[in-house]
Amino acid sequence: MLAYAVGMAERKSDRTRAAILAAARERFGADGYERATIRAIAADAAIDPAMVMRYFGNKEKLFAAAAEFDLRLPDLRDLPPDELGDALVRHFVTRWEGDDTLLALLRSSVTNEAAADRMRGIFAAQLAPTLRALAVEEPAVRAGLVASQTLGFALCRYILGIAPIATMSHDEVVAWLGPTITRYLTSSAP
Amino acid sequence: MLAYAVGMAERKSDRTRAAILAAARERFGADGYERATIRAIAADAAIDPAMVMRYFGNKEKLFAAAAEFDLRLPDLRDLPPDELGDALVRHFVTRWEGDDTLLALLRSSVTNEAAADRMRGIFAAQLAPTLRALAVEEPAVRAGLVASQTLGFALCRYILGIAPIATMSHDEVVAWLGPTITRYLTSSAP
DNA sequence: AAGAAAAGTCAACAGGTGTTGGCATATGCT
DNA sequence: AGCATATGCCAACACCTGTTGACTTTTCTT
Repeated sequence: MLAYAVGMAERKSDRTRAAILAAARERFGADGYERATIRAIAADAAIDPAMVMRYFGNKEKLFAAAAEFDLRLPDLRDLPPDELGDALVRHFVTRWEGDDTLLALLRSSVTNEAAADRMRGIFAAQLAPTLRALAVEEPAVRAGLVASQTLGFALCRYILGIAPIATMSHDEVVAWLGPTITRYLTSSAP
Repeated sequence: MLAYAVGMAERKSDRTRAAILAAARERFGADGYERATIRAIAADAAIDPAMVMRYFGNKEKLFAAAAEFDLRLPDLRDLPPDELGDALVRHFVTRWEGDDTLLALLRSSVTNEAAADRMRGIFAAQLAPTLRALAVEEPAVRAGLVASQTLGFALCRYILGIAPIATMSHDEVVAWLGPTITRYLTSSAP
């Protein structure tokens, strides 16, 4: 196999690797870590279960690979402070609905310690630093508060399907949760 | 077996029945529905796994029996509206920490539909009517919003263990979440 | 005290799980 | 073309799960 000027040529294994990862995210997202079986993931990807092991070693490592996630937080520095919450909430909802990874992470983190670690990492290593850059006081506390409202909303909307929450429009979600997040970011500590 | 004037005599089976239920709540709370095995629950209760089946039929029915839960919402009608959130949050936190059932329910509802049903039922059949009695508009929407912040907080504090959230005092929790809940109950629809 | 009913024990079943090693096929290089 | 390597499939393993039926021991009634 050669490396061309523009990068590696696409091997066939890259495609199945990607197919496995996509199927894994879907299954972990729909069933959670323990109920998502390697056999089911392999079937979705139309390959043999043994291939999953060859490519990722074991189930833990497969999950670790499938649950890599970047919040892709936008630059919020030139926003008026009282619009921070709205912007963050809108970003979260879109991010949540465009990618299976967060759902896989949420469903798995409740019963799997490695998944919980990942989830903690996202808020500690991605959200908290962003808040620090905004000169928010006690960024870790605020990040935790944002996590509590954000994850709770996702739980009610995407997993539990609590009726009025699950059917809200994006605008309604922003109107309800935005001010909460803004307060968590801008209010002085109690 | 006789029925006495003051009620049924306590059979031995009542004690083991209670022991099984307590062990079940603990295991479901610590491990979630699928990872909590009947064998482990039986071992905790110091009995034979077959007893669990004799007493409760199957795992589903055991969970149904173990996950019965009453929020025990206090009477909030003579509280000034701007103190509603504080009172509710304080009640939730205490209720959460004094009973394994809610944790079992939360951990299980993410991957088990019956548990999710129970969770929905708690907010639809216990919280929403209470809000209706307080003359809150759109009680179902407000109940859903309260659920989102309340469950999200529990997720972060008791399951994920997100650092600053997990170590907050009750007073801090009330100070941060109280105003949010109050707004969800008293603010007019957006 | 004798017998019925309740409570508890034991071993096994059928099915599903992650994981492994051996074997076949296809791909790409020289 | 021939060969090494990458890719894939199959069958099996050891283990764990919920669940069952037959058997023994305890408890209570008569």
